[in-house]
Amino acid sequence: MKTVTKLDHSFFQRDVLEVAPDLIGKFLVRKFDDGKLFRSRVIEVEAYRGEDDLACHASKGRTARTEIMYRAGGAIYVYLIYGMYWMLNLVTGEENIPQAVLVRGLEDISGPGRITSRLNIEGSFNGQSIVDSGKLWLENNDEKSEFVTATRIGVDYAGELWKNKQWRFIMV
DNA sequence: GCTGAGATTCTT
DNA sequence: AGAATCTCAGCA
Repeated sequence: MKTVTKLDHSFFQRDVLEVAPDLIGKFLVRKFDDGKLFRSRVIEVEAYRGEDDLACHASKGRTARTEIMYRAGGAIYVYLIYGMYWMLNLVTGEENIPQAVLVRGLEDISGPGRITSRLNIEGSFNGQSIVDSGKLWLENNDEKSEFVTATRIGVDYAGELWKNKQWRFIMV
């Protein structure tokens, strides 16, 4: 029989390079204010890892914006890009080590900006918990998922070393 | 108070 | 392949 469990803190409090590929195939669940549920599998994510990673916002150090990434895994990091698109990220790893996973694609929705648009996710989600919020969480299942890796998108400014990291994970 | 860069998206 | 679009973070 198939068991479905909610991913808890222990899942997220690991290095982002472990968490990111592990997220592939997991179900992202959104409970809207009217009680309706939206559930779709995660098919694409990207890892952003530490102050050294020039593609990571935390490469600018600890600021009001990046503070959230220094929290222990399980926090939700949402920010606005291009003045119009909200990006959904999940903080991973131990406290004081800035990391996050960008949720880039779901089975039913391609593109990070479209996901948040469809799921009605905006700035108020920043800092909430992906474990406890009751509005957004992840579910495990017994299925195994395979993935391939690729370079991250939109980070050409990060320099040869970091822009070439194979830190994008895509379900096959 | 400014300034400008930006984990995108949609159109041509 | 290129423009649209505009907020807010980071400084001063």
